[in-house]
Amino acid sequence: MSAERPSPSSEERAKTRPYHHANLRAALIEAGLAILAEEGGAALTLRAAARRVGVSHSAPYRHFADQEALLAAIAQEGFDALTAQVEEASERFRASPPQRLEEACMAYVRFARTHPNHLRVMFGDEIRNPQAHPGLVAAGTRAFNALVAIIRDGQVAGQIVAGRPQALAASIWAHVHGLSMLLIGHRLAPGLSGSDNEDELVRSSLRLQYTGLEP
Amino acid sequence: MSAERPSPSSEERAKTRPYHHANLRAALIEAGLAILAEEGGAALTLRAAARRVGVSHSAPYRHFADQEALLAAIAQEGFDALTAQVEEASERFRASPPQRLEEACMAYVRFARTHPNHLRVMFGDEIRNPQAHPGLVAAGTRAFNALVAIIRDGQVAGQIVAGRPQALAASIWAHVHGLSMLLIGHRLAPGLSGSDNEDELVRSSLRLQYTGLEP
DNA sequence: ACCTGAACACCGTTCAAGT
DNA sequence: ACCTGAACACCGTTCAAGT
Repeated sequence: MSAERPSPSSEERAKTRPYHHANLRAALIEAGLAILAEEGGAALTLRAAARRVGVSHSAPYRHFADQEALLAAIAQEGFDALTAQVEEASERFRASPPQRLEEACMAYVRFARTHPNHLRVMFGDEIRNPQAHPGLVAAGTRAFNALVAIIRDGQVAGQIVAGRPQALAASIWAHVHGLSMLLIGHRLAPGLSGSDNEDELVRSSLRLQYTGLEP
Repeated sequence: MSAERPSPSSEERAKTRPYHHANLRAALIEAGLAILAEEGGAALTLRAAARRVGVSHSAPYRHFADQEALLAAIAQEGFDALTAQVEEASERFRASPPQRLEEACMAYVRFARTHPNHLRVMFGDEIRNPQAHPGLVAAGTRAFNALVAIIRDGQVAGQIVAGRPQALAASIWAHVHGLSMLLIGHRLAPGLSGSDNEDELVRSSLRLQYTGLEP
């Protein structure tokens, strides 16, 4: 075959072949994210994404094996965005490990509040077997590792208790994930709604994580 | 042509079941729970529940306004079962408040492991507005209050840190809920699967909650 | 190679009609 | 009062056919 032949740019293909979508795969993911934000998880169907992009309902099957594959791609995107936000917050508070951890957790909660439906796709059971999507697993691991790095640095600085960083990270992740999910489901502390109270509750919960329940 | 030979199952159903179902509402909830356990959340449809009970697909609408109403009833049932299990564990360890709290949390995790799909209905977004289902809210509050009671008793015994019991309970609930959800989604600590490791992880996470991350 | 359109088996929901 | 069956507008998925 001709290894020398350059592939046409996407603009070129769009002009010469309007029949073919420039990058249908990326467009479907984008459409899925928009549906998620505007209409919620129930509206995120393959057919709706195809409709939004302007292709037939069967076109997506050229790029995704099934609905789960689209959801996995969207979830992967979510983990990357989450990692970026957590790391950005983490970078801003390098001086104090406990505050750094707290702000990283706050970034997680902020992501949850900003993209509740996206978070639900990332952790819901619509993706039956996450292990079947290597890119998704990798993105999830990167997010987890961002937390592990913060723990490890804090331990080196002598400001976080000793122990396997992965185990501590799992515990912290569970806590902040639980806070996030209950928050977006309006189920954190029944009878204590209102975002001011909720903010306080999250902060105090994260601090309690540091000091412990022991008197 | 086939009028002479109806399918055996429908014929039997027509003869054994009265025209009016004894308690269709309860039967549909029961069927829903069975579907949830046997086939998962995606299979829990109004039509499938009706099929399982042996009524037409429109019969459920006499007892539930819509699919969400059935889900809410099933979720409510779940909160009641969860409360019972948490309280039962709590009763067994009255002597030591910290252990009592730990075992109550373990009961929560056990419920999650035993009924993962049920837990997801209880906290998922299929029930768009939980507040619209007073029985569900009440059942959720009872579960939460079981935790609050344990905290309060522990504080009275001087073995749990001071602070508003509701706020402490919210924090603990978030933690144990996060552990449960990540666990049933096989996402607690990527690369650390296997139920033995997971058990250890849960235990150490709950103990960490008591002692704190502070060195 | 990439996309379309018909087709199939499912849904939730509604409503006139039957018992 | 309670349930049925047809009907409608949706799905996911497949596949022969078009460009």
